[in-house]
Amino acid sequence: MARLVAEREDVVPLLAEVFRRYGFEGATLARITEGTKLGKGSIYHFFPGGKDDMAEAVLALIDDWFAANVFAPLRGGDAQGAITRMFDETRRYFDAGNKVCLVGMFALGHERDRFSSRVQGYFKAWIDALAGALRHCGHGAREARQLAEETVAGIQGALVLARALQEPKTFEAALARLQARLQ
Amino acid sequence: MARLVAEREDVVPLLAEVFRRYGFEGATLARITEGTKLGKGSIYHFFPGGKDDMAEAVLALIDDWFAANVFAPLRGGDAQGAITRMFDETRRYFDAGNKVCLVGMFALGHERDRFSSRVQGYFKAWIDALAGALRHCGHGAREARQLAEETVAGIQGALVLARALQEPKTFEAALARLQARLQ
DNA sequence: GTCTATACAGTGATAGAC
DNA sequence: GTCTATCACTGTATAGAC
Repeated sequence: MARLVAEREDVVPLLAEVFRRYGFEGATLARITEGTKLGKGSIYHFFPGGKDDMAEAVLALIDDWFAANVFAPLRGGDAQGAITRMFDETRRYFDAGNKVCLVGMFALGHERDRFSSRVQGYFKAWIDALAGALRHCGHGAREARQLAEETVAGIQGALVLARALQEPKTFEAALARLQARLQ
Repeated sequence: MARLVAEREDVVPLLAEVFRRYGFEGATLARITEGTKLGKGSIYHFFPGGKDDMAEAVLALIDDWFAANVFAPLRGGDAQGAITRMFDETRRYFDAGNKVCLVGMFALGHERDRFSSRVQGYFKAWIDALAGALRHCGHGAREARQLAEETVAGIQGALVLARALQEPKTFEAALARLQARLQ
């Protein structure tokens, strides 16, 4: 019989949801046990290192997801298609402006220092991959990098703005404009 | 003789620094007393409502500062000059990418719900003021609003990116490109 | 592997001396 | 108006029964 939550990897997406909703400091064990439906004992069985351990696992999962679904296609042959796909996946991932970027959140707070290599790596990888695709589209190296930075920053800013204004449509509109500028 | 810290208003900027550095949940009373050099008793004398009270005061101060130094000029006669000034003040306020936007931080976290009118008001006011100035520069109403949203979002995104990459220059470069697009 | 019980530090907040 | 002392509570983390 299938267990409801058997493996550590089954817990990580639930943890991601809790961290994204409340932030690192706001993700108390009470909220974590509520969000995962696991007792403290079970949680600490899976993550002996406590909250740091949990956050690391969540960041690793996010890294893997973006690497597979966004960065890898950008490095492939069809640059234009990959850029289209990047925007589609981005829209989907952030639930059309309803969900927030955990890495962006961590970047703003002092969590950045604790998880600096993850946070830095996430944005570096995104910008590098996108800049590469833009060069394949005929942009010069310098221009490609600038456009990539602008786009990634624009996505993060759009998330902040959409959430602040409580208007997810703001995110959609911003994404559409960013995409139009690249294509 | 001038007292070191005499008035509530003298404490607010110190509090702002603590909140900006650690976030709302991360701003523990230990850090607050350290950052303000005041005992708990004194803090609670000035802010009987506790941390909520303190955060409200900080947000109000930020609102006032932007209203006076950024929004008001944008609503004045010289639209082009006001936009230049907006970028200058923005650069200065965020210490050329070394400091983070507290309101943006709050927007991403669940603090948004607790301080929703402040958070929403800050971004609405900024976008409205900038869009107004852009209309004075000859842009159509629709285009002016879109440009204003893009710019404000771009600033927020640039702050996230600069902090994530630990490269303040990223912020400066992004601001320069945003400014060039408007002028 | 999951639960209960619990340790023990740190939390926001209050009271009272000065 | 500022301090010290202390409150009740929640925080993370651990131990041990099952």
